[in-house]
Amino acid sequence: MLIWHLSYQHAEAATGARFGHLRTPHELFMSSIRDVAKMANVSVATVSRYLNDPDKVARKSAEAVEKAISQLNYKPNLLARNFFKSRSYSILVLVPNIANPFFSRVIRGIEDIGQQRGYAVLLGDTRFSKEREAEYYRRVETRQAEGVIQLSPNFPGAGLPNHSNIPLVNACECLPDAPYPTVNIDNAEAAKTVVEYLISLGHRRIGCVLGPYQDAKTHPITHDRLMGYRHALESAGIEFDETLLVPGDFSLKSGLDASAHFIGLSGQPSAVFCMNDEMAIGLIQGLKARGLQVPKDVSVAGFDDIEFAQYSDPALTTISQPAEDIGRTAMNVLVQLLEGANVQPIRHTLPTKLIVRESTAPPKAS
Amino acid sequence: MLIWHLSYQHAEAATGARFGHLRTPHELFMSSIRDVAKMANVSVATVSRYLNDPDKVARKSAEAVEKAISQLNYKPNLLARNFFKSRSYSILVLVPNIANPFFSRVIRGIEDIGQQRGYAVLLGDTRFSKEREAEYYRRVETRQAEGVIQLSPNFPGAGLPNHSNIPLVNACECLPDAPYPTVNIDNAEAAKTVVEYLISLGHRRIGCVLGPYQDAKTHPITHDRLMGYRHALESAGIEFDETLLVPGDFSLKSGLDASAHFIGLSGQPSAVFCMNDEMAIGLIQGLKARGLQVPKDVSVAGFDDIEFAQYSDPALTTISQPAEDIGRTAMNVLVQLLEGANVQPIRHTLPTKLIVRESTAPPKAS
DNA sequence: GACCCTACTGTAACCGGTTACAAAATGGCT
DNA sequence: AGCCATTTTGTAACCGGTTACAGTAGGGTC
Repeated sequence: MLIWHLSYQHAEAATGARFGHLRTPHELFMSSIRDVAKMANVSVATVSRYLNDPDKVARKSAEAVEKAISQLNYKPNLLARNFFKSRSYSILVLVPNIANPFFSRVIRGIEDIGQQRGYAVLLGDTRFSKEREAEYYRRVETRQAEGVIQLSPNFPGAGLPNHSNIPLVNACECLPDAPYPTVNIDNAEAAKTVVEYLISLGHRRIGCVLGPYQDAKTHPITHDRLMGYRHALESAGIEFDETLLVPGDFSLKSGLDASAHFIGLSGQPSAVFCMNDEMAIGLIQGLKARGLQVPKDVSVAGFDDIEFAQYSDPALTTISQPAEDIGRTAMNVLVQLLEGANVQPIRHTLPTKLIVRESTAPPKAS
Repeated sequence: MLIWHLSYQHAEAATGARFGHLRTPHELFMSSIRDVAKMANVSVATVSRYLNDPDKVARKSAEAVEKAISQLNYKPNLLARNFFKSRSYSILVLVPNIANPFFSRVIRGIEDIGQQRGYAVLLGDTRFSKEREAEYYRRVETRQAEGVIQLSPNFPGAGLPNHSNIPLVNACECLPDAPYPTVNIDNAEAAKTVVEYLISLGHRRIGCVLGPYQDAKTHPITHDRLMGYRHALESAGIEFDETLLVPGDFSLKSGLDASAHFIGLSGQPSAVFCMNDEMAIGLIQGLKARGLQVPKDVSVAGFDDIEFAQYSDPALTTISQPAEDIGRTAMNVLVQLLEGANVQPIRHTLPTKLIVRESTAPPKAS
């Protein structure tokens, strides 16, 4: 390890032996602000000032410092800076499932703004586990992260003391009465729009594949989209029929499984609204496997407009969500919070759009 | 802010006024190890020892410390600890595109081990940009991250001084002569397996949709899979025909676009190997839109076995990669590196598996 | 009681930045 | 040159943990 040796000798020349500080083989000597000060013949304060606001030091000092920095290949130790400032410049994203392409897009937006504004993004894949979530929250208490973006509605860090003082933004799936800012779409409205579209095509018996659901508190998305579905039926004077509801869990498989339910039904629906695209794609496969044609026999609509939606066969009619924008907005709000702005628990509602493709058509005359 | 007030008064009682330390509205007072020591009537060293190894302090002290910690709701400040130890316990994942579901799965594996071994995972979405990548590398130089897992083959931090001293593991797409550990599959072997399977079905004219490609250095995946394709043809005595190669970029759209090329060809292939599943799914859509049936008219095979592969129509024959395992292995290797093990630049090669589904069949008799 | 050994504890320095404060240098003006 | 305002600089304390080192307490043995 030649380079290591060179660096170490350099260190010795600059500040005397520091061998005790070298712990692991990869830990190179890194010059400190004091080394730079010594080499540039100025004080540490001047170097620090140069780093933070070069205009505050005289031209001559600045040049000397610059030269020393490049000669020593000095990089400020952010662990030290952050420690003194008592800030980590990191935020934590809690996501129930990172492998979900919709969440990936949201995270992409978060990361984009993070990079722009100088915050690192720590990833927390909670896998729907409360324990894992609590572990991650500890990162905030121990100052490793300054705030949290939660992509699920769980009341954050419930049970932890002081949890309500953690800077937090809730995105994607938000409680209606959350005491912190939320970034969201109007799920009820969007669901109503799709179902109204199906009704406008002439459908009267419209099935629905739900997301996971217990109550409005734990699964607001399913709740809200169901409300939208019901309101659309109501406005059109169509009676709500509980047998047309199938439970799901947002997975491809649960969509596939739902096909069995609908086919076994005496009054088969002529259209089905699925609460996300994965389930819609799964459902279409299931229906086709059972000999039904989409949209000739059954129309299917989804929700999210993931990239695969336009490559399914037939291409999926769905609601498009501005995933990256949700992420970017959430991150901007969180940064405002962290930088002291007195952000009220505002609810940001981003627009959605109905995307009509080939999976929906008027019902066949019967 | 009632809670804030209470905390603050508490603080005052314990250590005297510290108002100057409170900077931003959300920054609560946090008690320090000295507060705990004072309340428990022991020294800071004892508290520190209790925290790091409770067995090192006497029962009686331990109890007093425990009590003080819970009364003060003390949480150790990891910024301070990490600063002193000169370790951030964070690693950086550089991913070209977080929205890619395959990478998401790898990251999931990384994150899993990170959580287990006490490392935070910082996300770096490079979007194929060298500049962004360099910015992220600076995080390591400034000690915000201790090491890097690179999911692309770019020579890491090329151009940075000392880059070769950054603890690094390369996963997914790795240079064959990388001077650091890699975690990978045998791309050539796997591609050969699929193409051999197509040949075994009776196909002789087999097309191929490539990934991005300039040379072996910049795009080893495309290079290796292409080698596998060629070797399979060679072993079967089939002549290599360059017109059967179509450039792609791993996106659904580029697969769709490839269909035009094959259909315009005078000698149409009876089977096509696509270098990933997205392109295969795109290609199938394109072929179907042009009136060809899969696999009756053309067989299509993919690579990766993403979740959507089994829900495409027809379900996709493909190579399954252990994505989570790649992530887990990479992270384990990196942690070994960080904890001082003298890890050689070992190449870990994980197994793949041919998954036969409905998108491939013998060619029609002609 | 003297001695020793072990278990436990406390003091204070240290990590590498930032910054309050005071002092020194500079420059403009009479 | 003398004065003052302004710019620039240096010293040293500070952040909250960890830990080397020295010292004390406790218990057993003769």
